[in-house]
Amino acid sequence: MPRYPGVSTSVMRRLPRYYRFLGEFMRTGVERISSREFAEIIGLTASQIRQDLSHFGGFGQQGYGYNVSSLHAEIGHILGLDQKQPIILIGAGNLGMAILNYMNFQSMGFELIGIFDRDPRVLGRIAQNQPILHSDGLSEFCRQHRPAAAILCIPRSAAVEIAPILVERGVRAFWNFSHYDLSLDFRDKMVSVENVHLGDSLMTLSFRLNNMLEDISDPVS
Amino acid sequence: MPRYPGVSTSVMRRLPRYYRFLGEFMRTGVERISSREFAEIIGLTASQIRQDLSHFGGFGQQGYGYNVSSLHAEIGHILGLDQKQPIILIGAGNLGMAILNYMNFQSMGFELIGIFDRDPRVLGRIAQNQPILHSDGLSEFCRQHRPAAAILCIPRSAAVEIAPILVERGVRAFWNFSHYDLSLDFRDKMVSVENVHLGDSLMTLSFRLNNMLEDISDPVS
DNA sequence: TAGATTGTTAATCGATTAACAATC
DNA sequence: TAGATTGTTAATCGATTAACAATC
Repeated sequence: MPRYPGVSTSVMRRLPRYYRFLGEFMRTGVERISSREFAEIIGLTASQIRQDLSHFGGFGQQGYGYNVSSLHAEIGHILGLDQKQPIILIGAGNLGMAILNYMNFQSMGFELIGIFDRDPRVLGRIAQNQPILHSDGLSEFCRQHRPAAAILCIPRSAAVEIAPILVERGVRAFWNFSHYDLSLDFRDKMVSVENVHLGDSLMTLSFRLNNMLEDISDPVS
Repeated sequence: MPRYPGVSTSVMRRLPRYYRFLGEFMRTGVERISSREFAEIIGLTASQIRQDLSHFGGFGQQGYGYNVSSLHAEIGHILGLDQKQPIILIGAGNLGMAILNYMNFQSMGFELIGIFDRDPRVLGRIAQNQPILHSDGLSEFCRQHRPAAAILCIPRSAAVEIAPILVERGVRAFWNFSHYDLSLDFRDKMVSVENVHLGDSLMTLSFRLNNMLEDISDPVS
């Protein structure tokens, strides 16, 4: 299990982007790339790319640059994409089902082991080869199958209620789509929370649309 | 139409969060709040909140703090949430439909005026009181109805193809869910792009889960 | 008035960029 | 070898935090 203590959030958040672009280079047959070329394409500086990568090791070669496929594999490993962390999805409504269909968990370090909902109309349906189970069995399920992570596609109130139970059952990471800052509840706990605030995201677009001046396009976000 | 030129991305991205918390304060009957109390709840420093707000005006009062509902309204106005920018959705698959059901565009500065897809199986269906139209009519639709923004829930290749056409037709903002950094294509244009990279988001969770040390919970993201 | 809290200026901290010796 | 490009150290820039006079 890799450990990189001194890595800042800013650096960490750029890694998936690097990974994505490197994957694209592979598909288009690019075998090697210099930090200068990479920077040009991805919209960053060459310094930043070299600085970022140097946190994890020396992956390049002077006078040559970086080998695309091996750098891709290295970053994948750093991100833990070669792991199979057991993950469950809670809330198989519109959004939950969309995420199930849209994401490829296997290629992102996770393995989906359970889907839960409360609505009798969806219970028992099959999604991604999994029957949708009743949320009442969640606690017992966790005791038996020990999910490491949970995707929360449930309303705010349900998230507030369920999250602490899951943490007690050993869940250590949340991908949270409820309109609630779950991270604040676990400030001191050994729990990782990735809040996806789609509303916030749309509001920033509204701001920029209504204030269209220079801050045109932000390549990072 | 409000204009705030000197506002950095970091400040801008915190506004929706302030707005969300203020809304919650209103619901729970909190009428006023000091930057110190607010900071404690939202997980920032009081300095930062005051500094951020001061970019837009003096909304507080010495010795009193901020009036919750008027600050809420002010930030909503700054974000342009009281506007009705015409917006279209392209790609009524799983994700597109989830977004239609999940988001309240009216309260976020937009008005949905059209839904488009290519799949004959979904054409004509009604969602949010709108019939799903064929993408072939997109260009003509834009000429007539002048959408200011577009939500892209289509694959990478389709996004690359359609976005420049829409820009030519006057679309000036994209909420982009395709696995593609659309912002890079419009670096110099007067076009705002908000990329939502759900894959990147999940990968950062994978990283943190596998590197669980201190960087535990990031209250912002 | 006295206490509280703002808006703003100055100090600190961290992240990005530039420079360059090392080396393939 | 000579040219190119890395990894890293130093310089710059921007964002966050602290301090405080102004004032409700």
